[in-house]
Amino acid sequence: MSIIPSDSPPARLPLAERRRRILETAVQVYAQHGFHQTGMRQLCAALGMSAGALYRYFPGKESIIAGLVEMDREMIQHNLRSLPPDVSFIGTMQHMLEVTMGELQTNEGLLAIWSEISSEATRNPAVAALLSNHYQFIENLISSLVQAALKRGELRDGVDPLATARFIMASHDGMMTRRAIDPTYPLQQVARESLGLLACAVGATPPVALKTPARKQP
Amino acid sequence: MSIIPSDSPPARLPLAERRRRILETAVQVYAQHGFHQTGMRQLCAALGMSAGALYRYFPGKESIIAGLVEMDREMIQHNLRSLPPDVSFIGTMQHMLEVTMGELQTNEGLLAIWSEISSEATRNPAVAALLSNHYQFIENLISSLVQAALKRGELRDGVDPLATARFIMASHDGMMTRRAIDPTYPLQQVARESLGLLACAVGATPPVALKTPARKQP
DNA sequence: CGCCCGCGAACGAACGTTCGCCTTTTTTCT
DNA sequence: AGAAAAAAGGCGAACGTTCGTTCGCGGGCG
Repeated sequence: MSIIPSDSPPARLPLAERRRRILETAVQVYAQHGFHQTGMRQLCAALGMSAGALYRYFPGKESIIAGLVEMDREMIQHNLRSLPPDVSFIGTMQHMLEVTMGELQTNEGLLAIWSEISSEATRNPAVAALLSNHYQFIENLISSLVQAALKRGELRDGVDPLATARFIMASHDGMMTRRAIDPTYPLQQVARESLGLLACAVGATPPVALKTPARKQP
Repeated sequence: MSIIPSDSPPARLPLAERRRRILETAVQVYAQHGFHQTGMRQLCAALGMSAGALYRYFPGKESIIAGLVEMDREMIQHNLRSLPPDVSFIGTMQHMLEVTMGELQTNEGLLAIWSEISSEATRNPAVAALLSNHYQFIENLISSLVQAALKRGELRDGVDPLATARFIMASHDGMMTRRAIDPTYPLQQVARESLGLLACAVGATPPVALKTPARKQP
């Protein structure tokens, strides 16, 4: 049984895995009550872990916050990189929206955490720096997508790639924030309609039927 | 002197005025470090007031938060109501943006406070209810503006008033949040460009020159 | 005098963090 | 291979602070 290399994983989960599990639990706990209203004891209880054990993985509460930002960033950037490259610009945006919303349904806490991170970034320079890089990355990505679509003649001439990217990001973040506040906000519907408006704004053909999007199908 | 009602203000500021001063100071203090990281002692120090005195005006910290939400809401709704009614839809939106940005320059803390309030609303039902009403009000207002513009034939047929209102609000909130995080975010420029894109989305004529908005004038 | 108003020390609770001790796993040495 | 040593992982009481809040008291004004 010793000569088989494939079936000898470490009995314990590797350190990185346990860190990840802590962060995932932290999302759930912090999303319910917020960073600063949630004590380490509550997080420990949710983890089934003692305070001393937790401090072996994170040197302090601040670093847990930073870890959360990093995790969200990695997840979103991973989603962005896995875009199908052969579809139209609006189709790509639609795909992005669908992936994001699928993940939101899986993990309800992500919305609230994102709002929490945003307000943390307004006063914590370390978090702000992480977020700025993140936004820069998305801005560049969407911007280049617009440029490519322009070269394909898919969009109206004169459309500014950077301005469009910023506009899309602002709309996206605004919808998500609003939904985080109000669970009855029809995010799916608003996203669909906004995509239609965006298509008109850049002079593209709407993704599917735009008029009367989901009222009735004659 | 008793029969003259107009010129007999109390020597001390009325209670409401002192409450207002407390809230305005709270905006400055909380914007720097956040609600939950700022103790009552800090707020008292900024006010030049003792804890006991402060508790005569607000029964607790939670009610200060609620007061802040209410104050912001009143301010924004006041701005919205004072719109000039005789200009185009896009012109009205431009006016709204300018008023908002003017106030942001006057009071730097408002941006951070808004972000703070948003994340507070995701878990504090009282705050969430206040904010929901607020959003509902704005949604209705913009929605009716779109309807009026549609009747004037100013916008493309088929534009959905509610969807447009939500789209505008999401973009607006997204821009503000982003600016709160990153002080180098060119809010003025993004707002101008977004307005242009919005105009295209609803089929209106852009507010001023849209193409190459501020690069060069041939 | 009665009455607001303001003060600031004091309260119990909860905070983030530390530390000494125990158990479990891994390594090292006969 | 098996015992001993070392390392790592986990625990939870305890620390010093700071939290939101209370309360008894004193001073100025009607």
